[in-house]
Amino acid sequence: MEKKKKMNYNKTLCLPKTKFPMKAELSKREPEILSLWDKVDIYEKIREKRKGAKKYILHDGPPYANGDVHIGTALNKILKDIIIKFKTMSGLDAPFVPGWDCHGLPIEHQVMKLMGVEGLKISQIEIRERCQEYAKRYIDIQRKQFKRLGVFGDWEKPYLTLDFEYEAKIIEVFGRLVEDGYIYKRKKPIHWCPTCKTALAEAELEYKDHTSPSINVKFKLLHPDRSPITDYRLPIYIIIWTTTPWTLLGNVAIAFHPNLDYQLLKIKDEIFIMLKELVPSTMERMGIKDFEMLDTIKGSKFEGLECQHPFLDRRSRLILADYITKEEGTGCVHTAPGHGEEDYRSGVKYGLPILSPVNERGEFTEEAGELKGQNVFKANERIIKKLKETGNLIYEGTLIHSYPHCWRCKKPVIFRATEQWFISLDHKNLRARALSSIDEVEWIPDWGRSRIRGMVGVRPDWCISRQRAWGVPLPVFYCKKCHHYLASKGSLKAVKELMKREGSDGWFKKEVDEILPQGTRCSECGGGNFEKETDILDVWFESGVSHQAVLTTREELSYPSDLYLEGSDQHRGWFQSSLLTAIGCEERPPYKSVLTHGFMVDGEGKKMSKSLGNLISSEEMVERRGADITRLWVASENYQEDVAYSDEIMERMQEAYRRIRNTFRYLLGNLYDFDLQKNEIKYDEMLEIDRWVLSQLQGLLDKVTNAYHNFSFYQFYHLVHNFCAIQLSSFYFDILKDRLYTQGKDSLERRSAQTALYEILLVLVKIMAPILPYTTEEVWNYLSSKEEESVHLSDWPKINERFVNKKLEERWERLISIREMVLTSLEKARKEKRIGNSLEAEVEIHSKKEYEFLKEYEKNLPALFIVSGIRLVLAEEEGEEIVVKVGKASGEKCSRCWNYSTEVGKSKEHSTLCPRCIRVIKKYYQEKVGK
RNA sequence: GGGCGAUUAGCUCAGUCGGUUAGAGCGCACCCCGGAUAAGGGUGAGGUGCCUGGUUCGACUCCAGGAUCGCCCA
Repeated sequence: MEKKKKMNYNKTLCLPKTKFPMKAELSKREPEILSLWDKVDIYEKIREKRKGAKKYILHDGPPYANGDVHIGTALNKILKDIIIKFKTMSGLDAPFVPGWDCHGLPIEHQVMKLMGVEGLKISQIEIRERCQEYAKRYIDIQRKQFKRLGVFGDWEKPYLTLDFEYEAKIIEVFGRLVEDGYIYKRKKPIHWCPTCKTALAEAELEYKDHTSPSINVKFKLLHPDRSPITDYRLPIYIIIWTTTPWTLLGNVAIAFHPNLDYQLLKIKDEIFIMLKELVPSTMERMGIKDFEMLDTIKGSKFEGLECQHPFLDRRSRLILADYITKEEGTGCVHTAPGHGEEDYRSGVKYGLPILSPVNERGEFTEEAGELKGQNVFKANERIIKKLKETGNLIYEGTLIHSYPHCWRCKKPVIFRATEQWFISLDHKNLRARALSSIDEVEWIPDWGRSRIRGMVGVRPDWCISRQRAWGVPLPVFYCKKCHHYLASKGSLKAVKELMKREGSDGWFKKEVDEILPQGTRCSECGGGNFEKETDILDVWFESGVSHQAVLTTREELSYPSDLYLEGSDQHRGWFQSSLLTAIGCEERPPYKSVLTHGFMVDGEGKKMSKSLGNLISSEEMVERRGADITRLWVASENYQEDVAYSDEIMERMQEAYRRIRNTFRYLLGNLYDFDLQKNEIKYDEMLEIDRWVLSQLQGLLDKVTNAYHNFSFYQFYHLVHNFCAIQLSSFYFDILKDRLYTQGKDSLERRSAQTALYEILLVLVKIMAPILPYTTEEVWNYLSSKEEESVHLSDWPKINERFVNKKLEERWERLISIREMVLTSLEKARKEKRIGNSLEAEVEIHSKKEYEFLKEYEKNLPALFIVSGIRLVLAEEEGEEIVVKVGKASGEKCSRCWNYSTEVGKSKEHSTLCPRCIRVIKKYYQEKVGK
């Protein structure tokens, strides 16, 4: 056997070359890129570049300055950032001013908890100082975490609800609402701890078992002749049940369910009324066996009647309420609007007096007459005794039930009505105006509109006062003489100025005289001495006025905003508080569009929460997978529904990310020697498949741009991922390898491919920039010539109409489907061990229908199928069918391009090469291979 | 209990006006692979369309009821 001279032709191949690493190592690389952005102040540069362009205002809803950024908060900020980056690249000036919600109970509660008993001793000012420290610490933590996620914004100058200017705006808006008559004061029951002498929020309550009296009381029906029950000449009694006898002092009504049936019972010489379904249990409890069932009456018939209070000279009205249940009691519900939430709502609805003859120590006041000074819990006994004396007690027992206790002293709490401040929803038709303005807003998804409309339609007046320390004061004074309140233009202006100078601390530090202008007088009695309101404002009011405090004050922003983007819980929260205050002071909504996202759930669709232990922090996520993978996950999920997070999902994301990253690596690796200026091939001279891919690219660009416009990022994800996997990796890139590697550095074939690859790279890196800011920036830094120093400063690509060629795409669709048949046949041959690598094969294609079509591409087909040879055979019989026959390629394998050819070995000079490779070598590489 | 949503393959998503055999990518299994190499390519197996009724010649699609999950409220 003749020994062939082995030559190494590797130097004559153009194999890919790039330093762009295959391995992402995001947790290491991302911080480097981040500090680069910091160094060049990328956010400022973007602002500078878009100066003067049309604005796009996405107003950030402030997260609460408490705790680490968890995955749900990250989701929200990432979505905002994707939109901002897209709008920016699209040519708009889209500033992003992040904000924080800094006041409020959770921080105060947390601070008090950390202080333990010490917290009981220190002053309000000291508590506030600690709260401020706490909030600021978490702002710094969260800011760092948000930045780490790749979110661009004015992080140096965010808006904080505790900024002096912001606080002054809160007072200003409050003042405008006062002036327009929206603000009023009314008694409302709240949870109150008589031991700590303080109001408690829901979060400060601990529910545990408590033993209460359980009594049934009868109320005599007055004027039975006016009632629907006229047939009986016996006294008629409404039977109620309660576990808080002391609240009977506040009783002003008894509530019936309008749609349920009430039973009339004859017991001895009296008629009792109670809910039909509850007769058996009540009779059993009272031990009454001897009773006669009479008629039943619909609850709605009782409305408007009256009965006699069992021991006071007072009438109690019969009213309707739909919260009555068939589960316990008698279905006739004792109603004391000063002592219960539902009772209060009924009280407001029916205009009932809100009685609460109880002081801050939980003792009855003068209003309670002979019970004055008695602790309410202890007074239960006296009241029961009284009921017995008047003959109105028909059952007495005890009940162990879950009852709210104070989180600090662990003692049972009471409901006590105190003066609270409200914004009237019906003054000047505020509710109606808000409702109609909802229709002017674009709600995405669409059902957001009906959701918020339903809520605004039925919500009660907005209670804006809170009995806390950590917040902005309710800027009102009281005349010491006549107790009338003072909230005049002058006084409000003075408070506003104080806020500007010293912030809300000023209110708590200064004396009244130091705040109010000299000579301020009470409008009622002319008195000149005042005291400060001790309540603070609801934090929802604070964040709700951000459109005034931020949008109208920051130079780079404007009112109204283009978009609010928050979780769907904000239909009740921020969307609503912002809308109401905006209608109050601007007469129009603060947003043109509202986009909502769902909530985080785990792989099983269960909600994520601390208690379930499936909560994950942004930091952990970034540490483990990287910000870009986190962002890709955000983009891949249809966030308008619940957003699922699980290890499997994240594994999939990592796979997808790798595919995208390798696409970039292939592109960069094959463009290392490509200079657009010198090497670009004119479109008309490019190979057909290269023109095909450019046409495909335009289609992708079109669809992706649309997906961004519709905020449908998961469509982007599928489009881009599929494009990388199908059009590129498994088809175009695979076929291209032979041409790129073997056709010669400067050949038309190679430069044509590179021209297409360059175009693909540029489009891909840009359209992925909003989603993968770090990776695209990394890629950008590998570009030989850059239009801008950062991809985030570049412009969104435009569709190049010249590249769009539908005819061509149709033809290639045919070729691709024939290719699929060929690949299937190759696989069959591989299974039969006839071939391994597809270059070891040559194929015969028998067809009648496609024969002519294929004939046009005959020369390209081996490359297209990645086989060494092709034979087209005109099939005899008619039919759609294409038959593919696979055979072993004849000839020998070319040592340079690995294609088989019968010509290999015929050249003396290059005995292991095929004719094509010899031609290439002679043309481009004579010097390299020598002789 | 009420309001607003959701439910298609292991995962993420398509599916036109109601019309044949419900699709894609990923994952998985198997195969190929000396040159995108901690890569790349191919083939294949995966579906009770949440359930039950109804309308219809025909329902993943329309209607009613229910289940489960989420947000908000009680």
